[in-house]
Amino acid sequence: MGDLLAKNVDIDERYHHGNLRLALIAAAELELAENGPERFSLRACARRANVSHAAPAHHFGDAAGLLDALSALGFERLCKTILVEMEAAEHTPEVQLASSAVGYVRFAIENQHLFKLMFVNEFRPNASVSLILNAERAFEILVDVIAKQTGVAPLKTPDGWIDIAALWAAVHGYAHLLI
Amino acid sequence: MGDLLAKNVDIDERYHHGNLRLALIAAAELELAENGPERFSLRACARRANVSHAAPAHHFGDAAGLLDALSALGFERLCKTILVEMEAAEHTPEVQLASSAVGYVRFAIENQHLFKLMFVNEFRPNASVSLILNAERAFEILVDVIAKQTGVAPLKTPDGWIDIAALWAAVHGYAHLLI
DNA sequence: TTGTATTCTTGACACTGTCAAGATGAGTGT
DNA sequence: ACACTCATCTTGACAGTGTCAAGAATACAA
Repeated sequence: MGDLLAKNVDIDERYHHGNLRLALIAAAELELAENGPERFSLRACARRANVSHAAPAHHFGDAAGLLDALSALGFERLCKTILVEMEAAEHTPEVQLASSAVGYVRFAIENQHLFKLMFVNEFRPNASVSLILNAERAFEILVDVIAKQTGVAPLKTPDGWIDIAALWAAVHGYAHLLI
Repeated sequence: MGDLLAKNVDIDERYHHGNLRLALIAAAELELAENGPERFSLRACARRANVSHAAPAHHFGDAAGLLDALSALGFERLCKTILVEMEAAEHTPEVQLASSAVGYVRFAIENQHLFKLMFVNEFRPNASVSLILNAERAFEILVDVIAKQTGVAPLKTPDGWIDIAALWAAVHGYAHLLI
């Protein structure tokens, strides 16, 4: 099940929680994994964190804010998963490219609900800055790996853009159809 | 905006609506297009069809049932869009394959919310029979078009499966990243 | 210690999906 | 024409939801 955020957060009962923000994101991930996105509920996350039903509002504004923050963490984990996969593999351009794709798909499988959520939230009008930044970091990893394979900076040439689109589309579509 | 279902349905005020089922699906599509999936509400669909809040239950069971039916209609329209695109193009195997992909992507763009909904609902435990059938019909179109390109029945050979997966993944991923 | 901000709770509101009960009309057989 | 049955739709109720305003509890700086 990978590294659920919940493992690193202790939920206690002080009035001032200390790190309620993290605790709520962790609770949100568990809720999402257990109940799916349809039955996701802010109040249930609050209950899970032993906190009143209106507490999340102060940290995240509304429900979309919490899911936005969770998505941002998801992209962070996606980057980590890809990099770990690449590190473990042979350091030739071809193998590095392939293993980045493997990492991408592996993340999608191990975090199905989160994966879907991320790409629902990414291109939203009110996406947060940290969400966009983390998503761009993931994108850069892909660009780098292609650059080392083809030997040119892919964003500089029209063909490079096509390469990226084709590859990302293939990997993303594959992951999406798998789950 | 393509052919919204709502155009073909007249909403009047008899007690027995006549074709409330269709009217509700049409209303659901409009609601989805206007408010997005987050704010989708059964009761709002009922209001739009000038019908009491509990009327949908009798036709669709619950909210998922209505969205399931809408998804089924979505796949029907997807097939139609692809076939129209293919018909308008040159009838050589290559061009037919390409134009089926164009139709696929065009549908995704013109029916963004519906497109997403369809692939959320397709592989669900309780998907309806008609939904599955319509989705399979769309799949068959793809298989046919590949068969005519490669000259072999793609489902019979392992390489054929890989061709299909690669192509669908590419087209689907491309469409998904576009919207 | 006192005062101010931050963090969280309480209570309320309108809204949602779903259920049970009943009203309404369509269709069928006589 | 009538009565009967069944599918269709309404009404009313319930628990649960997101969100807001007001206030309580705590932390922190002066």
